[in-house]
Amino acid sequence: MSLGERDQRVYATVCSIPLGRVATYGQIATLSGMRGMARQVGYVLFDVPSNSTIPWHRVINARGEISQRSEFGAELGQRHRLELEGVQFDERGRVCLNTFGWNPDGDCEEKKQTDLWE
DNA sequence: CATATGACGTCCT
DNA sequence: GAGGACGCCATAT
Repeated sequence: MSLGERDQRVYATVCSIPLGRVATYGQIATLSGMRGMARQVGYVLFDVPSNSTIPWHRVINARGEISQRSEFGAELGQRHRLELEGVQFDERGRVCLNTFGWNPDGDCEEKKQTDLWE
């Protein structure tokens, strides 16, 4: 089984998400050179095994929620992984993208913002 | 080739 | 904010 170039790009982008940060599917799509194809990103991640070195758990949907999968309870595992990295969830089970969202360009500035805020 | 489906996103009520 | 319509496109049947 050979991996397509599209999958490689997505893997590379996902792997560049910093620890304790999350990115949306659309964001991954754009950064991988396939804007508007968020759905395809989800499809690619579907084939990634949960024990993979790829930080697939840092990818969530645009609403800051963990997308529901076919497998029951899989979302809980993803949430657990993120919490171990310091990502906080609100009472409704959502992540504040404004705080934990990954900004590839001005990640440092955004980090300063959160430091000042805390 | 026509349809259905899905780890999504945006826009409109 | 919730819910629905539509868009997008690779895969499966």
